[in-house]
Amino acid sequence: MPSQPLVSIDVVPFRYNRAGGVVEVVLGRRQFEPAAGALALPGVLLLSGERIHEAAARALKSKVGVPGTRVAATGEVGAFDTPGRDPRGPTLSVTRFAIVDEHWVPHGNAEAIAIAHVKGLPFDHDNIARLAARRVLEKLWTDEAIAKPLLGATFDTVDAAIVNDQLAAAAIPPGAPLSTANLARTLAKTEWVTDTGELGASRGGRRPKVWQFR
Amino acid sequence: MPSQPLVSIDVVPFRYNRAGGVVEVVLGRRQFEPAAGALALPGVLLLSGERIHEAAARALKSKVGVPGTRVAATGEVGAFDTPGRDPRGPTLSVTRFAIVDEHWVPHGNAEAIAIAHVKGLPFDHDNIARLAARRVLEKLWTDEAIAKPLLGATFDTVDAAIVNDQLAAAAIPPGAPLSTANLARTLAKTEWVTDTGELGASRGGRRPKVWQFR
DNA sequence: TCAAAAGTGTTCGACCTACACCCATGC
DNA sequence: GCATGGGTGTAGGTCGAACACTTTTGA
Repeated sequence: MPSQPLVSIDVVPFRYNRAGGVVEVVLGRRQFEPAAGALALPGVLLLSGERIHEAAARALKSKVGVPGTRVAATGEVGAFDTPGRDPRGPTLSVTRFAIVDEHWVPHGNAEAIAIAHVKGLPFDHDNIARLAARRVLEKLWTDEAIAKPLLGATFDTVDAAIVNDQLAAAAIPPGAPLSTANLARTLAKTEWVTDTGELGASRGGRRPKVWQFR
Repeated sequence: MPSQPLVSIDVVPFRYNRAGGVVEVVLGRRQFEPAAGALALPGVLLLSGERIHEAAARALKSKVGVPGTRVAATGEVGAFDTPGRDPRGPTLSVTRFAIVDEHWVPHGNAEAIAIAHVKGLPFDHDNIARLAARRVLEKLWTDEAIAKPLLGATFDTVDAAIVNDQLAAAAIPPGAPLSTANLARTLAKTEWVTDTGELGASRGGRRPKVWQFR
């Protein structure tokens, strides 16, 4: 049996902070070296016989205290093998993104950082987070399973613009922001989104439409 | 140190057989159990300190005899952890696609099988090959580094249609075939492809235009 | 000269973008 | 009422699919 590199499953947990109007990434303060005390993406070493999604759930629970009931869709980001990414030796990181329920609140070692402020993370987590933002953005308007848990059961037009534009700004390569002028039209044409007929809270002007899934 | 699953790097090597007019996948006849004697995708166990692309090159050389000089672009397909995918125990497969020079000819344990006939492979290699076809198709008309080695330095309009349509038919989910009526127009507008002014071999009718890269 | 294969002309409609203007809200 | 911010109307422009027709070839 040849010597193999360690395999870690890392997770990029996204969350929409509706009150703050920001898309956040949930980070955990590391307990041990390397990079003890620093904020980093939650990750664990993959166990023999464990599925990737199981390891991802374990990382979320043990590193940032997010229970499985608060995690909706996850998806693939990629495999990272940058040399020197971990000072402990050669490691392979298989990364997934996750959407965390907006009602979950950070506690303990966990902090939710606005995606625009995510930088200076240890290892190659900065790059991983930016690529993950791209993956989520790619699926946002094509996959109900991503959009629904991120935006919540109901959301107004401005929420949709915020989520799209902040992901686009963080993604690598950058995506395009949405013009709010046409966003209501786009949503009206989306199969799995319907207009509730209600209006959301005003942000200083006219109240935006409220939409719901299916 | 916890027990970790084995990590294999598998490669889906694509090749355009110009004479036969088919897109092929290069498979290797397995020497050892499990599935000894069966054709399978080339793959090796990842070594500690080895980069993914290095392991992919090693798989191509050792399993199907494709030297590094005959391999152009490679790209990411995904990570597969289906339980029971390998009877030896839990394994994680990190898969890449590769484009093999059309002038390389299979020998020894290697066989090139038309992509439409790829089925019944051991492990979950059928699915992996179909997803790889999708990844190549996604990049075919946007990434010169994929299109050039696959089609060769020069190619005629029909070659382009064959490559696109056979990848699309094999991909999962299926892609759309190109209408040859508009293909010459599309190629003429592609930045990195130019019309040589020459004509290719007739296939029973008018001779198609010949294109070259850059 | 005929059928088959490839290329060209042209049209149609979908869609995206942008701009202008209208509506609702808080102050 | 007035500044602010969201929604709607509408006009252009681009793009791609589709169809008919022409050109080139082998038989």
